[in-house]
Amino acid sequence: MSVPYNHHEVEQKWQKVWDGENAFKTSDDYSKPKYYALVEFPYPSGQGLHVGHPRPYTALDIVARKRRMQGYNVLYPMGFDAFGLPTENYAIANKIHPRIVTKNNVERFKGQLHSLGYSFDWDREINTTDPEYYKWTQWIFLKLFKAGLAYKSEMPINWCTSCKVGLANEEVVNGVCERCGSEVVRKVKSQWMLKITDYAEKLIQGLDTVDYVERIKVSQKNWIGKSQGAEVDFVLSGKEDRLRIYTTRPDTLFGATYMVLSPEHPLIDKYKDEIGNWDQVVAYREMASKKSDFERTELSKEKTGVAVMGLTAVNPVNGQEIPIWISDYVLMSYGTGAIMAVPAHDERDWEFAKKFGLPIIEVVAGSPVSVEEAVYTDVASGTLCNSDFLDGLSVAQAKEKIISFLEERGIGSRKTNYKLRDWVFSRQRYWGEPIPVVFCEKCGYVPLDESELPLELPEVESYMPTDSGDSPLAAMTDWVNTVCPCCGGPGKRETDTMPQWAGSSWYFLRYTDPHNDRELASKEALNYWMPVDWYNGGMEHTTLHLLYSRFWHRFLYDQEIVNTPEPYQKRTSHGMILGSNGEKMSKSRGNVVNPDEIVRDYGADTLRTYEMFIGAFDLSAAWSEDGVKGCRRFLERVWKLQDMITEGDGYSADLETKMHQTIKKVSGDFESLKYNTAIAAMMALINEFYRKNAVTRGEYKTLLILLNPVAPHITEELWEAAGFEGRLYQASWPEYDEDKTVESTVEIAVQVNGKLRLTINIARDEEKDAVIARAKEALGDKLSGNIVKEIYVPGKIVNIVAK
RNA sequence: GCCGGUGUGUCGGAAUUGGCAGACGAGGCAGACUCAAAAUCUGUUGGUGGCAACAUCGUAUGGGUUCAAGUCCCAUCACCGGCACCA
Repeated sequence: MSVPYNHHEVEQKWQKVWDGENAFKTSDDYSKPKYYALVEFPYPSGQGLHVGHPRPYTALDIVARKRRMQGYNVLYPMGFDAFGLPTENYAIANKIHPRIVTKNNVERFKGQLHSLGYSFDWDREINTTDPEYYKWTQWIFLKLFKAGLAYKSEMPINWCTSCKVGLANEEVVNGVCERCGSEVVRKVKSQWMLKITDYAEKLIQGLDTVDYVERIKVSQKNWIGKSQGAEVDFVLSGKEDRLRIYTTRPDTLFGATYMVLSPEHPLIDKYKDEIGNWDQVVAYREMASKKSDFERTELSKEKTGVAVMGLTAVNPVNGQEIPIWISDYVLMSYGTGAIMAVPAHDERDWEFAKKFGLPIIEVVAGSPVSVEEAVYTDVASGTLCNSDFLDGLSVAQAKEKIISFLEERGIGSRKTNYKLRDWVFSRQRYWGEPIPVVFCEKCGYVPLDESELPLELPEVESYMPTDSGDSPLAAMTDWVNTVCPCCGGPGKRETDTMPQWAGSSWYFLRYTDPHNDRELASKEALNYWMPVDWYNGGMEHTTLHLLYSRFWHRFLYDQEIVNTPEPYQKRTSHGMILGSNGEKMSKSRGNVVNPDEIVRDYGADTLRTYEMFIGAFDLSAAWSEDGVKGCRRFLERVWKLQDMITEGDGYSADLETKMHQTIKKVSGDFESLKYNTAIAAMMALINEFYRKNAVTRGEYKTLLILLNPVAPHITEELWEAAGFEGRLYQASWPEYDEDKTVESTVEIAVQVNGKLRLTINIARDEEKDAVIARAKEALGDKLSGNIVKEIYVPGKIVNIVAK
């Protein structure tokens, strides 16, 4: 009899062996085929590892281990995205330097990750707060700056009137400061911006070349938000100025019955003296400026606005004079900050028109509802009416015709717009990468020379932002005052730091050559390893992080620093692990599960197996302690198989098909995020061994290899105990024979009029006529009436239709 | 409000993408082992009717397409996630 399964001993033993043997060190042998598997590196929070972390890490650990067994040179690295707000706030509250806080948290995370037996190559660990790392983050910023993609702009920030600090959106709760509950207002500050909008088209087109889960592509595209339409100039009655608007529906121009400007629109200031109700306009503006974007959204139900008295516009196609309104549902940041309102065919315009009693003219007939109820009409359908020379045309035809009409007269043109906005790159914070720029009265903003990098964060007394809203660095006059790299005169360093997104926008490049002190990574390493073959991360990062890192990578490609336009060949997402009550795990809900306790009580292999078995990988799943026990029981049953081993390096005759089927199933499922059904297949296989109370050495060996990526410690131990050659992690992935995965006889269902009546066994390759004849015979008097149709789906089903 | 996702036994979830709904696991029930319990092993387990063979209903709801629908189409409801009223 075998000794009982002691997960503690087994796991400690093998983790030591793997460390000692450098088992998972990535080779620099560039002649081998490569595989680069990547998971999002964690933010080392003070709470330590969450049970949500092991889900994606285990999934790609499975892929990495399988690839190694298939002969690939595998890069499966790990690091820490350690700059950020929570660490800084913790440091402020506890008067500890954020560097120390980070160091402690990283150590804890590493210990926890190690206890789970991941095959990361720790020699390649990176940390975004390491000056040797952020040197290159700063270096990329300088490249962007020199390429004209970094610029300064006035942008509003959230400003707490009581704490006198700028706040992240996350710190503003219901319009008030999360910490002190005081009012938060928008305060304009000069901020560094990155021109991601220059890359909008490239970022859309790049999606056609990669293998991302469809909904991820959709969210990237929706975020960039390309739309095609036209810009049209409306003349202001009796004025020289023209009011330019953007519309995706130029075909509905005849239905424009009023205009709406964003409250901040500059034309309003220009005609200040002629506006009859200026006080009202100012009051409305003030109200709108207090609203955050989120509030504007929340208040979406009730439209607000003010008519601008004394200004009217002329519809260029029919000469009609129409009123001008201002409303905060029109944003200055999109299009031209002004719209023509077509209430008959736009839901928002319709609501607005109804509320303020503005005229509604239907210009696309065939809307399913009356004018009273009219809403936006589908672009592809409908015929124009009430539109003079457009009458009778389809929407698509009308669009073309009106654009030509406008272009001929010089009053409008075709225009493509993007929702995407430039990236606000400044933070008034301490714990981030310093922006390597000096301001000089004479030369303006001057980049540091590359040789000056890294520009390290100086030691400061206090991490609190200053009263003026500047970063804590602004108080460090010794550091701030420097010389201009351009003219040698007096200069001041930029005191804002970079956002947390910066370090994570290129980290996957650094893993390919993490200790290089001359380049961000060598050409050879980048050419060999990039692109990342498979990148998995959370759904919450499928817009911003994914887009930002694709933008930087595409820029570096244009700079000929990397050799592929897209960084990630394949991108998948995992679902969240919820508490046992089905709600998000959080301290306040009291439903947090600590992975350390699961490792202690059941073992890392059980935790890994459970997290893979819990449900469909891309959907969220609720934690269940009973489920953990079930997986532990499965591993116990695997352990006890060692007492049933019989001689024979091959597969026993009655299980040969099952073995080949299982190899095929597990191999395929590991590639397609179906870890739960792969494990189910292995459970079913061992149930067969139990039924017979026997397993041949050959069957046992195959099972251990298949299970190894999921539960690496226990399988390695059993491999050694059974006396198989070498280490299991060095074994070869088993092959299957397609011919042997199919049974020679199959059971098929026999239906009459689509209802199951019975099943029969047939030879797999039996002809249709023969199968149907046997089905009829078996049915006997269950079959009555005239046979109308006979259907045979090979190997599946017979359906006889009778009347 | 908009966008995306999900809805299947008592529970977590399967279903080769239109072909025997409920694999695998959990829980329940029964049996074996035990003085007993736990652990372990074996069997059983969607509802209704029937001693049974079997029949019948059943994948959020209501329609539809099809020889055949959890899967496709239309409408509706509920829940989860994201959001920048994007003209």
